[in-house]
Amino acid sequence: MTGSEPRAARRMRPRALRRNELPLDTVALARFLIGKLVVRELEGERLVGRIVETEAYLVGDEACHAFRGMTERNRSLFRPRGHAYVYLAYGTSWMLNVSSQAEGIGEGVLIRALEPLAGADAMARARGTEVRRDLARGPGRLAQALAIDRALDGADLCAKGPIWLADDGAKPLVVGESVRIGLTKAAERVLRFYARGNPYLSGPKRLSP
DNA sequence: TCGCGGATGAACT
DNA sequence: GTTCATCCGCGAG
Repeated sequence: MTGSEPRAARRMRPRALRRNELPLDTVALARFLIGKLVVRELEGERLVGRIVETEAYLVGDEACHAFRGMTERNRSLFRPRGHAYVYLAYGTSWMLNVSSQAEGIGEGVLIRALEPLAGADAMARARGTEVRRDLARGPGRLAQALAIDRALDGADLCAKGPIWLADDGAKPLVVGESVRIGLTKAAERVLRFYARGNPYLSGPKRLSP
């Protein structure tokens, strides 16, 4: 690789996000993460996806798993910001969240969808589908594509381990917002964020104008 | 494109 | 026993 590529088109090598650059506010973090990367190191292969959809879960928010305090399941949500909280939903789908506050405060950001950037073949194998748009469109599919399960619960996403968050220097995306998806409690709160116009979004189209 | 019903496992009442 | 931060397949519009 030489410097002949036009500057505007050149993409930085993914740089791990530092904990101290993550916004202290959970909603701000949910917006900040739109356009950033999830990097998954799996069996010597690097799977990368751009985050295009997130949701915030807050203190005092009935839909937040921490609403009734810390339990064995949700303890990772109370870790300092930048740690993974992974749990199984509906007995079938793993969910990847990023803890977002100081130690002891249970807030987080659910990563709902990725645009595949690297390792799409491995994602397709894990998902059992060749449909690129469906590889990581939705939190359960995303986890399946990246082989995310209980073993990654509590992982430090600001360290280059099996899974980490990164910035590739891409131009910031235009962020839209809507109510969150699939909730029965606090369903009216506008805490979902997405990359406007991106084809890899989950949920009904009316929520992503 | 949307909405519905079943599958599924763990936490919690 | 009930409740899910979901997915898939299917049928209707």
